[in-house]
Parts: sequence; structure tokens; C-alpha cells
Amino acid sequence: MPELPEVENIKNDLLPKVVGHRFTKVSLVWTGIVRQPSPEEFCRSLVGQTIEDVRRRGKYLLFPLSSNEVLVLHLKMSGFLSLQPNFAQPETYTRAVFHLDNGRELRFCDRRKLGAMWLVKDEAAVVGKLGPEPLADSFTPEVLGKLLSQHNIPVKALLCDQNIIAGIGNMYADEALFAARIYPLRKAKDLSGEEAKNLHKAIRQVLTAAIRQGGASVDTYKRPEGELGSAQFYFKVAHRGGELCHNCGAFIERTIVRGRGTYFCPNCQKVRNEES
DNA sequence: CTTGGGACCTGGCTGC
DNA sequence: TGCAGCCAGGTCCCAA
Repeated sequence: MPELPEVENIKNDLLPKVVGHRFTKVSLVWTGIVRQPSPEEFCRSLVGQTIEDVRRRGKYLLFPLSSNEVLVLHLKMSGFLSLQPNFAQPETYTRAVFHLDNGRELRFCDRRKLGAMWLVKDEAAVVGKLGPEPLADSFTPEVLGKLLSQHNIPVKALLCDQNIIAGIGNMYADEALFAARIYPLRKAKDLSGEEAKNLHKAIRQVLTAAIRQGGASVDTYKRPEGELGSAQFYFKVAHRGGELCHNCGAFIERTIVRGRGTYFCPNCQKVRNEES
């Protein structure tokens, strides 16, 4: 499940390998992966274009091209990219292949077919509504505090809402809330200034640590040249229902918040009602 | 504004 | 052993 740290690793890995290279051919194994424009126009327009940069916005990967268009990818639940020599055996579930002018191929593999690609003139058409980047300098504790105060929804739901904050998904929301010792079902607007500050620090720590660890290889995620991430080994609560809390020894519990499995320590993340 | 549900998908797991 | 049915959760969309 690629979230911000996984996509950041993919971006960093691809950057020195694909920038300056040109698409010589684009083939779609499953055309449903293209959202915009038509699959035919998508392939035709990309051929001959040079990749000028690789960027990340939230969980999206952006490839600005020489034509001033932008190729946008989203890996969703089960997608990953593979950068291999063109003679290498294609992975199962390869949905699209970008042939590069250096004899390599960038392959979009996706078991569950939830992933998506766009070719657009203005990236805002795809990523324009995303909330702030949690690792940006401008994302201060005060900014988070204001966002929290504006929503009467569970804090876990707020962290996962891409239009409020971009890039945090289910796993890292649970990890950040544990690190900040905040119960996932607390209403966002009920958090104190102190808790907002702690949560801000926790979000940054959790995300930067996971980036350093190469992301979390749960399910299908791997980096473009096949390396696995190790962040999952350091998870304190995510996917650890029934295990013992490293902090207090209580059993980690699993509940459902907004339809998503949510792991937390019932002892460290106590239910509290602030000033009410 | 908030919440819940369905849709998109398929491998892996559960239970009979 | 086989198979139906549920589950995973990122995002969008619709309804209450």
C-alpha cells in the first residue's frame, strides 16, 4: 500500500535513472489503467517525449515532460513500478510498459487494477485539490492545529483525507496517532494545542523514519529495482492487532474507523474528552 | 458538514 | 480437497 514514504522512495530511485530519457514506445497491457486521455492518444502523445523531472505530490508521482504535459501515476493499493532492462522477464500483473531510449523499461504493475494514469497539460487537474504536504517547511504545528479545529471528524479520518493533508494513508495514520498517544476516534476539533503539536511532531517523525527505511513492504510494494523496504519491521501498532504494545505491554487492538482497519494501544491511546 | 455505502479490483484467507 | 464468500483500503461518487 504505497503511501507518502513509499512514493517518495520510488521518486528518489527513479530520478537519476529516467530524467533526460525519452519514451520510444508505450504499450498498455490493460487499457483500463489510463484515465485521461483515451488509451490510444495517451500512448501516441507520450512517444518521443523526454522526462524532465520526477516529483511526488501526496501519493501521486508526477513526470513533467518536454512537451510541457505531465504524466501522472497513482499506485493505489497494489501498484508498483519496475525499472528493468528490456530483456528482463516482465512481472506478472504488468499493466503498462514505458520503453525508454536507454534499453530499459519502466513497468507499471498492479495486481488489483486499481492504479491509474493521466496525461494532462495541467497537473492541477489531478492533484489540485490535495491538502498540504506534511513534510513541507510550511506545514507547521499551527497549520495542523487549524486544520484539526476546522473538522468535527475522527482525527484518524482527518489524517487519511488527502484533501486535508496529502500523503498519509491508513498505516502511517495509525503509527502517527500511536506516537502522539492519541486515540484515533477523538474528534479532530477536540484536540488541544499541545496534542496538535505532539501529533505534528509524530507525523513528521513517522514519515521521515519510514522514508529512511525505504518504505514499508507490506503486500506488493517494492522499489523500482526490486529492493524491499523495511519500515514495516518498525511499526508499533499498524498490522499488529493482538500483539503486545512495546510501550506498556497491553494488547494492541483493532477497530474500524470510517471503514478502515485501525490499530491502537488502548492503554497508551486513552479515550479522553478535552475541556468538555 | 458529516457519515455510510457502493463501486472499482483480485489474491489470500476463512469456514463449511 | 474444493469452493463460496469475505477481506484488504485508496479514491471517487452518491445518498441520507
